[in-house]
Amino acid sequence: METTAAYHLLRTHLQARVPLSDADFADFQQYLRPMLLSKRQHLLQAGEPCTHLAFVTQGCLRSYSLNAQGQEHTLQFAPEDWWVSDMYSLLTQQPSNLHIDALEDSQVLLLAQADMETIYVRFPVFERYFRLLMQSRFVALQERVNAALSQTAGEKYQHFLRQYPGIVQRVPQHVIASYLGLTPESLSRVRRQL
Amino acid sequence: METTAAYHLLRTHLQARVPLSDADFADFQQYLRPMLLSKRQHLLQAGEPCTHLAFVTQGCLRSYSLNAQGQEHTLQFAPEDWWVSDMYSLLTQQPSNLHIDALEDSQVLLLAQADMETIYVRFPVFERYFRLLMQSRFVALQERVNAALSQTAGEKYQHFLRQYPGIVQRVPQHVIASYLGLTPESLSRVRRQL
DNA sequence: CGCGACGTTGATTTGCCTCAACGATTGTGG
DNA sequence: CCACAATCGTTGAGGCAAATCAACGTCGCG
Repeated sequence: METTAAYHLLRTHLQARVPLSDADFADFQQYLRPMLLSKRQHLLQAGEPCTHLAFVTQGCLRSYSLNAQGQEHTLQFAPEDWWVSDMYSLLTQQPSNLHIDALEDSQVLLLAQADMETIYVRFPVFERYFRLLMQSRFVALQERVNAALSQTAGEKYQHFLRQYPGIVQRVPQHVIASYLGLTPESLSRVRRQL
Repeated sequence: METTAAYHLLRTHLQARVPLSDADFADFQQYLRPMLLSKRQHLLQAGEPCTHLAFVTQGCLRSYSLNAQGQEHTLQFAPEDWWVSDMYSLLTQQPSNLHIDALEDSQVLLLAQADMETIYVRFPVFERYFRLLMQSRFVALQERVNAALSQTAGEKYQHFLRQYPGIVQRVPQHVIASYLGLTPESLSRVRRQL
């Protein structure tokens, strides 16, 4: 995907949610830096501070934690039209606890945290856009917590299929297991019974 | 607590986070409605649409879901200086899936969702305030998801003690169990081993 | 072709749940 | 002010869902 199409995708995304003139977007565009990622390439490693927000324009990324036993726990999938970053590290400037890498060859547009204050002042509509984004992310995460507390392995998987149709087609099954908090073996057994 | 002190608490809370003149707050104040809640009194019942945000000025509330088997799953504790509501219902105008009630005799300041648009326009700094609020809530929830995926019962409890010191003193143990996704019996056994 | 990544299946273990009983504390109405 | 009920936390016995450990077949890629 050439860069023009990537910018276009973000512009369309934003204009569907907040009022933003083409002129303002053209102006905003200078803060974006396109980047290509190969499958398995990392955008962020745990230990590094997270300095950018990434808007995915092609492919699919994920964020995950890695505990002392080497177990992965996937926190978020980010296909096209999604933002991904480590908000904790981004906001606190502390070293990140998360990894972010590409599940497929991907393209992202990077927005530096260092520019965010300027952007909020220059384009106040971004303040609103990110409020709306964080609100909907909050609702989705709360729903996920509720699912984790109240559902069995099978229910969690079916809930996942309904909530993120399409993801199951493109993501390895053991990664979905790590998102649901199951072992790959358990997920395999759960699927057999459906 | 008389109403003046309640308004003062919210003003201090806001002014610690965003620039807001006393004059603007005095103006903003007209949108607030104080409300007293007795222990166990509900602010919201599942099935009703959620129409207000509540800022707790005294006491402690919680939000929780109730599944078909009658099991409670606590999603949030809201002691003084916290907001509580069902964001999903508030934003979508759909019937709520959550209950909100008071764990102690409490006082809240209510902000109607119907007024929020006006407030964002009249006091743009609220757009920023709620963006910051939602960001930090998002970070906390993601941390909670990570804990739910990767920790054992005992680790979750110790993590809870560290993250919310003070809550354990004021909330019944079986309610904490429902927050952690444990049965009261399991939490009791976990505690014995510490 | 050969190797690594991936998914499946089986045998066994285990962490937490369920069910049941009980004592302590709180609070409520007569 | 007391008697009784409800709430709350604890403990024990037994069960179960998912994890662990191990082996194996397939696919895709270098």
